[in-house]
Amino acid sequence: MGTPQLTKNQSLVMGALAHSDGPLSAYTILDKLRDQGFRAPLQVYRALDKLLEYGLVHRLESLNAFVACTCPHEHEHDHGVTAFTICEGCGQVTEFHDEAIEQRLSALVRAQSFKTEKTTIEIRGHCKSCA
Amino acid sequence: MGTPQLTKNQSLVMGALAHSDGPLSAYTILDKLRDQGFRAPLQVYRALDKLLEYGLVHRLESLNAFVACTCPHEHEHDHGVTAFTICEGCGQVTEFHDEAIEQRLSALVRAQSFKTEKTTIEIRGHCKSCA
DNA sequence: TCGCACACGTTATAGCATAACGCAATTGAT
DNA sequence: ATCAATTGCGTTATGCTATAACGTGTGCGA
Ligand SMILES: [Zn+2]
Ligand SMILES: [Zn+2]
Ligand SMILES: [Zn+2]
Ligand SMILES: [Zn+2]
Repeated sequence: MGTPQLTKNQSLVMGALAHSDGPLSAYTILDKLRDQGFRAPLQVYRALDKLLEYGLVHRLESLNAFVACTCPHEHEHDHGVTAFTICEGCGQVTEFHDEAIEQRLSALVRAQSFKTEKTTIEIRGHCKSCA
Repeated sequence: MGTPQLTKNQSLVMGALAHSDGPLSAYTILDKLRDQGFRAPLQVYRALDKLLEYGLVHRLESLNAFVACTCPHEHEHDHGVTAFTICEGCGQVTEFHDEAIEQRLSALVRAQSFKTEKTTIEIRGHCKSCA
């Protein structure tokens, strides 16, 4: 189960995110795609649902917004826990992964007998340029 | 600068959260407090802002909801990074803190020359009872 | 050919959060 | 005491985020 061929709407939404320098809200994506025929939020949300499922896009919970995944490797397998730094100044988002954090979190939730389905790690602050 | 005396509205909102077994949305709090004279969302949001500032309440970004802090120690000092497990089955939320994760995250963002202001860690899944 | 899965389009609605106005009480100089 | 600044409060209106519910069309295997 790799990534299937994207539909037209999915490609358009993916393109909007990929060409943006920062995260986009669903409604911002909608506005960017009006010229391509988008008329309603559901067209965006349905595409986003699939892109999230395929691992091509991440949702930033603390922003109610979405970013294209910047993982270098192919998306054939789940890429573990994803973390983000989010600059309040310039809006820059940096995705990163860390095995140590993943394992430590895993141990902590195992101690609670908790079964993880999705992990959110988001760090708000200021990047080097915006300090 | 400890925690100031709470105002009436702040006390009511704090009480609603403290007596709930799970997280509450702002609008759910509003409904619970209608009999106490609450009429509009802003009454809730303004109280929540202060309670968040005092560290008595946490916001769950992935749920757009709020929980009372369950830290044992007094809230005279910032209690570092807070993490949560959130059960999709029963809604139970468990707050925890871990020095190792805090330090590892700190090292990772320092490597980016990023200055952290707020860290969100939320783990969605199923608790022992709901597995 | 039938049935099913899936993407799509549209309208309406639900849920979350803040802007902007004005008033009242408190505090802390002067 | 008086003035100014701060803080909390109440209200109305608005904006942003997300989903429900309905129907259409297309492709594909039984
Ligand atoms: Zn990624
Ligand atoms: Zn920046
Ligand atoms: Zn806490
Ligand atoms: Zn549970």
